[in-house]
Amino acid sequence: MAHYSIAAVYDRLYQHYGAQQWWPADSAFEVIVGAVLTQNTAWVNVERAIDNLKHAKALDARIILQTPIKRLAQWLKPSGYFNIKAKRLKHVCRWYVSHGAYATLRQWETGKLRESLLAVHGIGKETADAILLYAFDRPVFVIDAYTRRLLRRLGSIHGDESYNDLQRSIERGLARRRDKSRLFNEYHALIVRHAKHSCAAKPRCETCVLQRGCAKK
DNA sequence: GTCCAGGGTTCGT
DNA sequence: ACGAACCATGGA
Repeated sequence: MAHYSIAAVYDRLYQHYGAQQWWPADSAFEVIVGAVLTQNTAWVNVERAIDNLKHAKALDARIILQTPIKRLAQWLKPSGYFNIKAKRLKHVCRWYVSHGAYATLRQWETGKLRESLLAVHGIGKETADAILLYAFDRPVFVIDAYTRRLLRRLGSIHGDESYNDLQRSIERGLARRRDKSRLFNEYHALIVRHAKHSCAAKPRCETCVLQRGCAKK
């Protein structure tokens, strides 16, 4: 079977789908909120929850911290797991405010920022890396189930690597590219975009973007 | 009715 | 170190 390099897969995806313009948010803080709310949840439902926060003028770390957990959970209801996510949002906001918000955090070194995020209850590696990349513009590759599945089927990776190993492997595969933040930003967004692509024809949808003649978007 | 979505924690083995 | 149950809504 043919093996595609990590870089080649990106080129094909970009060629097929074009720039994805992620993350859909008006501010860095909104990215952070969205990153927590989208955990194992369809984005359309996250948008509803964020709209609730906006309509209540509560898309603000200090306001969320002052909001009773019960009311916060009601606003988050459309995004699912609302009781858990209400607590997680509070934890993230406490972290955000206590460290001086974006103005201070944006000056932190990436490794320190990542460790700090991972110490927040409710933020795992994927969410932390999504925040680093999409809220803080750091060159960190986000590993999710789609990434693993796609690159395994294309023979670009073995597939059973740990999160950190796979991340290093992919970042190494793109080491010669420049503008890493923009590249990783688009790559992850393209993988998510491609996961939604269903192609009835063979070969299967995970590989058809690499074939000529598939015009489906 | 079933499956799954832009995961993480907790608790068994 | 790895697996499974748990969290919960809404669209396909």
